[in-house]
Amino acid sequence: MASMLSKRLGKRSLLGARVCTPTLSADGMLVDGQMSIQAELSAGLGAGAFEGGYCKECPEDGSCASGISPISRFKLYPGQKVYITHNGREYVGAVEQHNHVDDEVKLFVFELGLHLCRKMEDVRLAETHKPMSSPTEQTLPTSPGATSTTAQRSVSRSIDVPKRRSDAVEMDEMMAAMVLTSLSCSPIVQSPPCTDTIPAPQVTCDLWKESGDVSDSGSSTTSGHWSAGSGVSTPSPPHTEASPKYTGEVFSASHVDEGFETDPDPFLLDEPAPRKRKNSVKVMYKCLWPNCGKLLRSIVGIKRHVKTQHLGDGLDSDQRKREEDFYYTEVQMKEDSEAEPTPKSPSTATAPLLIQPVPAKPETHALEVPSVESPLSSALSQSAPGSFWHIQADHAYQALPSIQIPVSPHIFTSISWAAAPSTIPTLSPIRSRSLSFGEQQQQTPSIKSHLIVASPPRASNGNRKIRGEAKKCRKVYGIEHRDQWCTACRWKKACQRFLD
DNA sequence: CTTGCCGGGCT
DNA sequence: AGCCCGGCAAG
Ligand SMILES: [Zn+2]
Repeated sequence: MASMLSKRLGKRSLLGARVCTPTLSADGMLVDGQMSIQAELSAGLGAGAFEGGYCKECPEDGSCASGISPISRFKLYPGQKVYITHNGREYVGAVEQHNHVDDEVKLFVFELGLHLCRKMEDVRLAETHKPMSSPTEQTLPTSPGATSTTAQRSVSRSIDVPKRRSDAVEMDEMMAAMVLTSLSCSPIVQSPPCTDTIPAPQVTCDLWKESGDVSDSGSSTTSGHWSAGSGVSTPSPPHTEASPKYTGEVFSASHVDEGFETDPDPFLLDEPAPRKRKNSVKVMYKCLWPNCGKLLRSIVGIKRHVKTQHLGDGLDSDQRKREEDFYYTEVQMKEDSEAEPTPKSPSTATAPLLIQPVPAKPETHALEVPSVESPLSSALSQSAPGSFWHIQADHAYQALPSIQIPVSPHIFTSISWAAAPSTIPTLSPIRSRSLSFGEQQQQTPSIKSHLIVASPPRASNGNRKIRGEAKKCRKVYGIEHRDQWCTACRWKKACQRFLD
């Protein structure tokens, strides 16, 4: 996720800028917004982009002057094209001089042949209105809802933008950037400027939001203000890490529903550090499945839990692969106090369901698999035949491996009956192979292992058995056909059916 | 990442 | 005893 985020961010920033430009250029306010965005972005992206207050990419010639330029929020250059509103009309003018002290700009308006002196705030780099129409009455092409206020907005906007520039100016930006990058981010730092830039209506917000999901990463508030700083800052928040996204939301959920695990909230924000939290707090992973709420110590564990217990595990699925991620969240716990996991009423009781974290996967268990794939696969199916003999074996207690093996292939070949509703797409082939395995060899490199078997292993005394080469029930039948496994396998004990 | 299975808990 | 599953080691 982290990578995603970062990527997103980067993209977002660029995109944002671009997107706005083309679509909204017609509309003044939007354009403006775009500009401000750019400003923000550039700041966020790093001081590197700026030098002495202006953008490297567009040094001081007129090229910047077009609407797109990241305007020199810092300063206007002589000859630069700007727009101003004069007597209710918008005019294009060329900058003659920019007085930083007073923040006034002297400019020459072509159409009027006049030299004017305006406050920075009254100067725009982009066109706000179509020249022809009157300033007061305009409809925004883009948003139907926003129509009426146009004029006002544009005004405010123009004011806003410059305002920020006027004061702090370059240092501000630099500082902000640095601060953000280096330290965590106090949104505060940035927010002020941002906020004022955005008196804008939702339209803007939406756009921004869209362009940069920024906000979504944390918690997107509708206000979005782009979260001003947040957007920019997010990346920096140093730690971050695994699954920021849901952790956040989920989290809230979790505490709500359980009530039992305490104070995580406070930590929550910065805490992603899953591993160790100094002190007594330890991180646990909690299953978010509706009536489960299980707590596990390891991420692997929780994943597996979700997979096997709830999702039915998907061997088959590439598609559903990542599902598990959606069903758990991490929580902090006081170490000592916790007896936690085991006893649990919670598991059953709880789950207010407030949050159904995931929409995603509806029916994992469902056997039906649309997938086509090999006809063979369909055939087998655990159901009847399989289970039947399995059972025997199990009860028999001692497995009769020899027999089984032959059987399975049988299944495949036989196909016929195949009433089997379910199928396992990808698996089946594998399965077949494995079953026949004694000598079935195809292309896989892994094959050799079988052959080699003789040689080595054992020896050890370690208590833990060395892992056998043979495929075990789990692998052979797949998790979704757990019922076909030998008892031992089902119990997660050493397989009896396929001995090594 | 997935598998295999020990250790241990629960019924 | 039967059942189940976390956690870990191995790949
Ligand atoms: Zn087995």
